[in-house]
Amino acid sequence: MSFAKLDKAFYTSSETLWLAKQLLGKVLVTETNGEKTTGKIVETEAYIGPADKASHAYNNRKTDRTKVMFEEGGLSYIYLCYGIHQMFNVVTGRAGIPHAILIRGVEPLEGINVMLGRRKMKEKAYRLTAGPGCLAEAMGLNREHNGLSLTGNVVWIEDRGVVVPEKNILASPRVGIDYAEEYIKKPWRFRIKGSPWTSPAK
DNA sequence: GTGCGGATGAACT
DNA sequence: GTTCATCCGCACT
Repeated sequence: MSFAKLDKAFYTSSETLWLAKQLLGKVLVTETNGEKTTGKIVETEAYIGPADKASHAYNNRKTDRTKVMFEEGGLSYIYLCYGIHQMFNVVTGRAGIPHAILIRGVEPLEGINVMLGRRKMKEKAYRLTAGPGCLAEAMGLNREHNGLSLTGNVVWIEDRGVVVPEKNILASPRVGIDYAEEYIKKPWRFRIKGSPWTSPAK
């Protein structure tokens, strides 16, 4: 049996907050170097358009790095942070409007041994994929995967029929964006309530 | 060309 | 709780 790969129509929705919640419970799949890994998305953060001061594309700032955010939804946006960590984002919305959703936490499903190897860990632990830098490394993603189509065969997201009811979604302020002034408090971080695979609270 | 700092994580005290 | 690793992107000159 095969699962439904999310298609272009899903990603091009302009309802970024709705999309960020829809992604909870969906399954992120990567197939890099012939090794397949999958993980259920348990935590996301929305970065909404040119008005969002927390976004790299605030005030329509368009550079070599951020230009992929201005593309039509359905692409990956992966960048290096602090010189060390890769961040995996999903570009959403229509062309010309820089919306993106950062995937902050997944629950490992398949290919756990591969993930352990990439993270140089011996045993399964929550820190395997809890946090944006961790999960990108575990899933084998790096800057070379920036701008890839999420409807291709390297990285994509599947709907395996998991529905997360609204009451099990926890909305809270985003993390690590203390420079974003009035946008610091926007509750645009979404988690599945009770999941131990979400990133550590700060 | 140069300098500064970051959508973090891990290892400390 | 604090510190630091580590390098690219960005805003200047």
